[in-house]
Amino acid sequence: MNHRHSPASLADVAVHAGVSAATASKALNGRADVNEATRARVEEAARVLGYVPNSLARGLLGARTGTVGIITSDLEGRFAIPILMGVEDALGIDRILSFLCDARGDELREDSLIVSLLARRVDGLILVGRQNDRRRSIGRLPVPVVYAYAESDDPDDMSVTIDNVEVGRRAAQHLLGLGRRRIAHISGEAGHSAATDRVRGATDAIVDAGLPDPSPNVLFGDWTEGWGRAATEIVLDGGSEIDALICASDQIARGALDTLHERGVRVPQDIAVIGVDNWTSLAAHSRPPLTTVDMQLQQLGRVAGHRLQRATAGDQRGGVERIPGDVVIRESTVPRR
Amino acid sequence: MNHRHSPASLADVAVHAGVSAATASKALNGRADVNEATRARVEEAARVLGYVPNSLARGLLGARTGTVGIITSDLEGRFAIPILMGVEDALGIDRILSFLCDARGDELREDSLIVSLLARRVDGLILVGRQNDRRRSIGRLPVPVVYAYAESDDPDDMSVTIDNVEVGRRAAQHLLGLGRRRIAHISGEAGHSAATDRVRGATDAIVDAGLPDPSPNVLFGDWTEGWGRAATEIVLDGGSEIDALICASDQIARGALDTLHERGVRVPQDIAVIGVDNWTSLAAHSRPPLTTVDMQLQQLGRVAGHRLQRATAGDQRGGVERIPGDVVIRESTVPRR
DNA sequence: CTGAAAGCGCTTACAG
DNA sequence: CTGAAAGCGCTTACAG
Repeated sequence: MNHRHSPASLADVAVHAGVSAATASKALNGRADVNEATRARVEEAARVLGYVPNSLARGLLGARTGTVGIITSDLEGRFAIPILMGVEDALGIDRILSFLCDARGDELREDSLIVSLLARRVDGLILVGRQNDRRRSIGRLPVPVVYAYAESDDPDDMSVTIDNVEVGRRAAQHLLGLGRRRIAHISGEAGHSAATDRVRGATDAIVDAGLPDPSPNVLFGDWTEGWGRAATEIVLDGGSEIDALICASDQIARGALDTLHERGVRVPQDIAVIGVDNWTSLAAHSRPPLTTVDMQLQQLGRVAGHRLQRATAGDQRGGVERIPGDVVIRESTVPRR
Repeated sequence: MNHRHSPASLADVAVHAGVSAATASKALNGRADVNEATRARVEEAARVLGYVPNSLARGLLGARTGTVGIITSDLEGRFAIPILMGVEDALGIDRILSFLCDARGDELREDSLIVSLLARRVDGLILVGRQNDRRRSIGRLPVPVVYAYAESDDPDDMSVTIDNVEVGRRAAQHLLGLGRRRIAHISGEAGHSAATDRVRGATDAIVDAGLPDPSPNVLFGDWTEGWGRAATEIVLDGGSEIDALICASDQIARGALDTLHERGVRVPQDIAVIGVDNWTSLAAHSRPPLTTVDMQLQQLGRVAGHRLQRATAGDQRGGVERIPGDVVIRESTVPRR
């Protein structure tokens, strides 16, 4: 087959099968009112000609186009791909295709991508944030919009994000359940809600367990391994005996593990360590392998996809939905038996 | 604006401007033979009505649809996103949109994705491999296909991949240029061409420099930190004094750094270490920060995009194009001054 | 059960 | 410089 050869159309199939285009259309779309022999002939013709229906034409007719647009600014793809997969799961990988666009952190570029996507008549839009913090609403659009990962600053918009309070709470509850009582918390950037919310959840859980307010042992810094190492030094030198460490990211946790190892502190016997992200390449191969709170991004994507579906079906209710996160247990908190 | 409200069409714009659809079309598309006053009126009408041309209709007319399909199986998105960005760079972020689909390692799913993409009349297809190894050709399609990262097993197809021999060579040359002479090599899985090619390139460079064949100090294993640690033990215990270590991935290199640190070996003074991938979260925050060969995936994406363009313009020549990789220097080979 | 006709939103020769 | 007409590939009432 030559690249330049234009593909078979419905009309070609109809001619080949000796029927009208209308009948060919009905036959191929499984409509009831078609003679079975006719249908068989049409299907055979379609097969022979390698017919692939032109979904642009179908889309023009006004129904769905079977496409969604996903705009991200996630230069590493850590968030975008799992979310994309969740959206595919929700919407059906064989009936929907996703345009993935990278706005590269530029609002103007985001705006122009939205126009391009609208020109392609996507059935809906998913805007993936870079951080958990609120982002600007892009306002009313002719198709439904779901904000994922970062919620919109307009409460009437539909948002699906991580429940970072719950992430922090679950991390703490996991440690408390193991009998740990003196828990320090190495957090990320103080300006990020992901950091402050996780601290809040963890602190609540600890206080709820009847333990003293852990706030003196909460440190904010950034999200890197370097900070994890530095903060661990501070904690160890601080004098308060601790038996567990919550790290607000796997990278921080990696740094913490390094310093603990160097100082001869046994993990988890002396100090248990839990991270957040379940970034497999970091968490699964550390020494010991890292217990961590998985953010369930694919699940987040599924929920976002479902919201889009419901909105398309008419349910335009806004509001924020939050995914709780899930503790993945490895040996940094529970020693191998 | 209500979600259900159907967007303005060209006809609406034409009516609003008091011209025919044909004239409106020409005015909006910047055609020369339109009175400037008329054009201004049409543009104003388009602005007022918030007109966004329906690119499905345009696509139906037979020209480009301004879309490409990218199929990956890269569950983490490490490869797909940089390659996607490169494709956008090459094709123009404001004129092309990419469908990103995850085949999840399933050939049947890949086939059905291709059909879906063809139904959307994409202008071209990019198939991103999971490993560098050759992959099956999907054969002739009505649109050009470029194989990225993993080359096609059909030499007539267009492939763009990493030049892993060159990656290995550059890693070795970097170390040789620093005066290192006894270089061990911790590679990945022996069955992966990425592993064997990098070994070949490094070995060639070392032999070309007049040094003895380093093959006794080449170890194959897997791509993990655990292997990096284990292999480093083996190398250190092997008795041959080495002054540099090539690691076939940043993960391996991280493991190597750990073990060297534990053994009290100074990096880079005693042993310089270089990795491959430039996976920033791993490489930039290790101790010391890791020198590594960047695979230039975005550049690979750009080249893939350009191949697609040329193919669309009629240049259907097949063949494999290889991206060399680029050494990113950090402190694991060059101490901070 | 089948088909002629209209129409989705656009662009492109072709007249005027 | 402007517009009527045809057509891209499909689906959907509507007749027959």
